[in-house]
Formats: sequence, structure tokens, C-alpha cells
Amino acid sequence: MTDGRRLYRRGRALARASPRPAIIGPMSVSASDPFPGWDGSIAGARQLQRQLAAQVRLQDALADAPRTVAGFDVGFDDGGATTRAAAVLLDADTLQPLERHLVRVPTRMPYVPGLLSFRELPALLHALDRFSTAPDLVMVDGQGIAHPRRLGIAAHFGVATGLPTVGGAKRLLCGHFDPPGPRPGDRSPVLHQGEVVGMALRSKARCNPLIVSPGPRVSLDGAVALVLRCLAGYRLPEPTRLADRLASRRDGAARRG
DNA sequence: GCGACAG
DNA sequence: ATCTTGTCGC
Repeated sequence: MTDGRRLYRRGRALARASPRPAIIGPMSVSASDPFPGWDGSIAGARQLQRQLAAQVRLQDALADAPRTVAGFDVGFDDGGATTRAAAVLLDADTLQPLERHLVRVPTRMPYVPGLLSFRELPALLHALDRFSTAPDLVMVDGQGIAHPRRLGIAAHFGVATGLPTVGGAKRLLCGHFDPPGPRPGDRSPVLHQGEVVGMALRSKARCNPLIVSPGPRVSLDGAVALVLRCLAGYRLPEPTRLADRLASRRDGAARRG
């Protein structure tokens, strides 16, 4: 299924997928064709990343008072054959969930460091389509611009949808940082090739720092401020934490025993 | 050549 | 990511 040139399997199911609602924005691509122009190769994927990264603008351009925040994450089933994408919409002020969606689609790409979005973005876009209304802000489990070519899955999501997006990862993909202070809120810049591409944020005491990096329409400082606003006593911000629980079949309602 | 390597 | 119970530390 992977011959080095065509690593991505285009499937019938994807071809007849439902079109994206018109609530997303002018920059959006359809969930059925997430990577227009991609030839399916590794080199082509990297080239597309460089091209899309050039479209990322880090000027804050979100609603004055975001009313909703969405969290996205992915998990796997059937030994990896099925990709589970979770999308949770929360009230930005109370952080209470308003909508929760879980979609299952066939896995079509293996995990390749630096090309995570080519594996998980399609499923995330399908999950996004389930929302009854577009979120004011998006948070994705993964890197924003803290990526070798400045297009982690969060940044890619933002470019693909036109929505303001923030990346929150549990670990670093590239670059380095000095350990931030021990108290919640302490932070230390993430550097890569001489550029500040993110912030290692101590979101909770005695926990490893969260790697925060912006996607389109959000600045680095803005991303940190938004993440801080979404914290509720856990290392991960609520949007991503709830999506993670839903995608990883660890959701309270789905557990027995 | 060697080490690193989101999820 | 995923396979998996209890356990050490705060």
C-alpha cells in the first residue's frame, strides 16, 4: 500500500464524502479533497507544506470576545486501521461542552514525523463538518508553526479551514527550549533555526510543559493567553483534553466497570 | 554519519 | 498513537 511514491491511499469512501457546510470560510478546502494538488508522495507533501506555510499570518484576527472554542484530537481503533476524530465545541467562558462529535474513517497514511497532518487532518475536517455552527477559535492537539517547515497539524488545519487556530502539543517535534519555571503560567520560548516558533508553558505544577504554538490568525502571545484562558486544573486545556478523552475511547460515558 | 522524531 | 495495573510521589 505504500510504494514510496504514492504513500497516500485515495479511497472510494473519501470520494463520495459530504461537502463542507458554507459556515467555514473562504480559505476552506473540502473534507473530501483535503490536499488539492498533492501527488501523494513524501516530497510532494513537504512541498505543499512549504507552500501552505507561506499563507499563515500570525496577526491576531479573532472575534473580540470568542464565544465558542473547539477542541480536536485523533485516536485509533482496530489496530490502527480506523482513525477516530473527536471534535468538541465549548462555551468559551464557562468551558462547558456544547457539542461533542466522533467520526470514524479508514486510516490512509502511516505516521511520518513531520507529516502528521497528512494522516490526521482528513478525519478532523470530517469531524468539523458535524458542528452545527463554526467555532470562533480552534485548538488542535499538535504543533502550530513549531514544525520543521512551519506547518504542524494545527497550522495546517487553520489554513485549510480559514479558522483562527492554536496548537497545543504534549511534546516537542523540533527545536529546543530551556525548562520553564515550576509555577503554572511560567513559560520559556521554543527556538528553531534562530526563530521563536512556540512557547513551553507550565500549564500545571509538577507536569511537563505544554508546547504552545500558533496557527493562522493568532499570535504567539495570543496563543498563550488563549490556552491559559482554557485551563481548568489539568495539564491540557479543556478543548483538547475533552477531545482527547473522546477520541481515545477513554470517555467516561463510554467506559464500563 | 549520528541523533531526533507531534500523534 | 497503542499495548496495560499497580504504584511511587506530591
